Amino acid sequence: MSKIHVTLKDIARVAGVSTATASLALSGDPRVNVKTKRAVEEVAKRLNYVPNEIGRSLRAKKAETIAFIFPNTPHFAFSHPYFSQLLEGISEILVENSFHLMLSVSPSETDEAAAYDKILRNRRADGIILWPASIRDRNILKIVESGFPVVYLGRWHHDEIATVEREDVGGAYMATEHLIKQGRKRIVHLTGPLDYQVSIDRLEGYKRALQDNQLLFDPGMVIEKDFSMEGGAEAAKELLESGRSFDALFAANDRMAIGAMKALADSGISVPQDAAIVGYDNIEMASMMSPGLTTIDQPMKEIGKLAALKLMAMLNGEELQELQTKVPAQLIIRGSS
Amino acid sequence: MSKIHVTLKDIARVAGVSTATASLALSGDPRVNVKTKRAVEEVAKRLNYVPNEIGRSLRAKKAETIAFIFPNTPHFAFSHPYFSQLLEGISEILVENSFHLMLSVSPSETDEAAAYDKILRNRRADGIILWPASIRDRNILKIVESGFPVVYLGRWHHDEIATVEREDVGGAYMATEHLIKQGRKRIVHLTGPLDYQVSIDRLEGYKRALQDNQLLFDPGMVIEKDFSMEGGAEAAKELLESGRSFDALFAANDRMAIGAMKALADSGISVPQDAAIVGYDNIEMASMMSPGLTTIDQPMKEIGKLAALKLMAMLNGEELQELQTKVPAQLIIRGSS
DNA sequence: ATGAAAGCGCTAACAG
DNA sequence: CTGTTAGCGCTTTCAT
Repeated sequence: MSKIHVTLKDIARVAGVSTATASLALSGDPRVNVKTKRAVEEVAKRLNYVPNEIGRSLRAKKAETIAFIFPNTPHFAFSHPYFSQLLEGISEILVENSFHLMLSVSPSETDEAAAYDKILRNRRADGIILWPASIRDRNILKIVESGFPVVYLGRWHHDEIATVEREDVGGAYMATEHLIKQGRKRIVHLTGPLDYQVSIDRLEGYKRALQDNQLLFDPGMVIEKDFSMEGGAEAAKELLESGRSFDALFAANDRMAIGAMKALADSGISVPQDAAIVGYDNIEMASMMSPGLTTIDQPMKEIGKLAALKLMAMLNGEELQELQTKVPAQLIIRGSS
Repeated sequence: MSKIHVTLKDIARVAGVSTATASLALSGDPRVNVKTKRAVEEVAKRLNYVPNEIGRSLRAKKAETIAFIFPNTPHFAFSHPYFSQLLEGISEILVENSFHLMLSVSPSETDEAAAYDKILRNRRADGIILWPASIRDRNILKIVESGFPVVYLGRWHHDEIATVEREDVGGAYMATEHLIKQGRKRIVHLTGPLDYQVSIDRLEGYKRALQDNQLLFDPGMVIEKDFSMEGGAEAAKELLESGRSFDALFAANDRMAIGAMKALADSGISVPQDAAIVGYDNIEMASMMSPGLTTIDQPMKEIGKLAALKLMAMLNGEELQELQTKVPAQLIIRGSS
C-alpha cells in the first residue's frame, strides 16, 4: 500500500532532484532537461502523486473554487423546482475548467452581515454566483458592491454588475397576451411576494400586456401569495368567496398555478372552460397535470452554464463581451388554456 | 476603504505584538494577558480581519470541508427528485459545524479511475458523503475501500462501512402488502434498472410480501424500466399489449408510477377501480395527481442530516455508536389504491 | 539545466 | 505572558 499523502518533496527525493526541479518538471517547464523531466514524471506516476491543492492555493492565492450562494428563505433555497437544473449547468462548466463548486446557504438577513464578508475574505472561493434574493436583502448588496467577482442570476439595479437574467417581464407578457388572444378578458394575476424582483417583473409584464391590448389594469385582480401550492389554493378560495368574476388566471409560478387549479377544480370550476390558467417556470409537474399546465419555460441549465462561463471569463481577466445577458423565455401551451 | 485582505501579520503589527501572540489572543488562549487580548481583538475588529482559511487548512491539514459526491448517470444526479432534500439536510448540519460543502459530480465509470484518487488526496475535503450508484461502479468501490472517511447513503456489501440506508426492502414490502390487503391478487412490479441496489431491494420486498401472503411470484409480472416517466408509460403500454391480466401495479419510484398511471388512464383503465397503483419516494407530484398516488415516503432530509452527523463524528475521532443506520419508510395512502 | 531559498498565512513548540 | 522559530506543500525568483 502506498503512502496516503505523497508530497512533492517525496517525489524530489526519490527522483534525486530538488523540489524546485520536480515542480518545474511536472508543470512542463521547457527549461528542465527532457531526461530529468521524464524521470520525475515516472516517479510521480509510480508513487501516485496528487498535488495538494491547499498548498497550491495558498501559494497562488487562488482557490480554484467558486461558490454558489443563495439565501435560505422559505420560498427559495434547495426546494426551488429548478435549483437542480441550475446546479447542473454550473457544475458542467466548472468540471470542464477543473474548478470546484462550493455550496453556501447564505444566512438570513437578521444574521450577522459579517457572515458575507467571510465568504469574500476567507479565500475559499475565487468568485461567486448569486441566486436572486429579496431585493431588501442588504447583505447581498454588500457582496455585489464589494467588487469581488460575482455573477448575479437576476436583474440588478445597477449596470456595472455581471448578470444572467431571465426574461421575466417578457415572459409574463407572453403569458398574459396568450390568455388575451384566447378571448379572456378578466384575467387575475396571482403574484409572489412583491419584495422579490421576480414578482415585480412578472407583474409588470402582466400589466403591459393588458395595457397593450386595451384592457384596464385592476389592482383588485392581483392577489399576492408566497409562491407555494398552498398559497395558490388559498388564492383560489379567496377569489371565489369574493364573488369577483374572472375567466383566466396567470400565476407567477407553477406551484401556485397548480395549487389554484386543484382548488378551482374542487369547487367545480372547470379548467380551461370556466377559467384558463397559465403558470410560470415549466416545472416537471406542469406537464403531468390533467389538463397539462400552460406555462413559461426558462432554460435554467443554460442560465447556469452561462453564469459559470461568465465567471470563468472574469477570473481569467478577460473582458466580458456582454456584461448582462438576458435569456429568452418560451411559452409552452398545454391544456389549461 | 479597508484593505481587502488583512492578514494576521497586519493585526500583529498594528497591535504591536507578534503574530504568535495575535494568533493566541484571537483563539482565546488563556495564557495571553487579558489586556493584550482585548487590544488585539479590537484591532482585528477594526480592520475587519477574517482569517485566511487556506493558510489555516494547510497548517492544520484539514479542509473543514466535506464533499458530497454522486455519480453523473442519466437516472440520478441532480435531477433526482429528492436530491435537494438530501442537500438541505446535509447543509444544515454542516453550517452548524462551520464546515463547507463541496459538490462533486463523479466521473462516469469509463473515466479515469484516478479521478477519484484525486478527490481523496488533494486534501480539498476531509470526508465524503456518497450517493448510491450502480453497484457495478468500481470507482466508488475504490473510495469506500480506501479508508477515507466516508458515509455511504445506501446498502453496502460489507459491514465495516458507515452508512445511512433507506428501508427499501421493508418499504417495498409495505407497499405490496398494502395492495394485497386491498384484495389485489395480480400485482405487477415495475422495477428500475436491476444493476442498482435500490431496484434489487425493492424487488426483494415485493417478492417477500407475495410469498408471505401465499401469492406466487411470477417473473413475467416484473417489468424493468429506467426510473423515468416515459419508462412508466412504456411499461403500461407493453403490459396492455401483452394481454396479461393484472389488478395492481407497484412501481419502484413515483415517476414511473405516474407515467404508468397516465398511460393507463389514456387507455381507459380506471385507477384504482381496474388497477390500483403504488409508487415509491413520495415526490411532491405524487400528492398532486388525481387520484393522489399512494406511495412510500422516505425522510430524505433526515437521511442527509444523519449522514452529515455521522461524518462529523468520524472526523472528530468519536466512536460511532451505530455504524449503519436504517431510516424507516412510511406508507402514504392516497386515492390510487 | 538545476538547486537554494523565500514566502503564501497560519499555528504551535519552545524559549525566554 | 510573549516572541522567536519552524514548517504545513507548493511555486518562483535568483544564483550557480
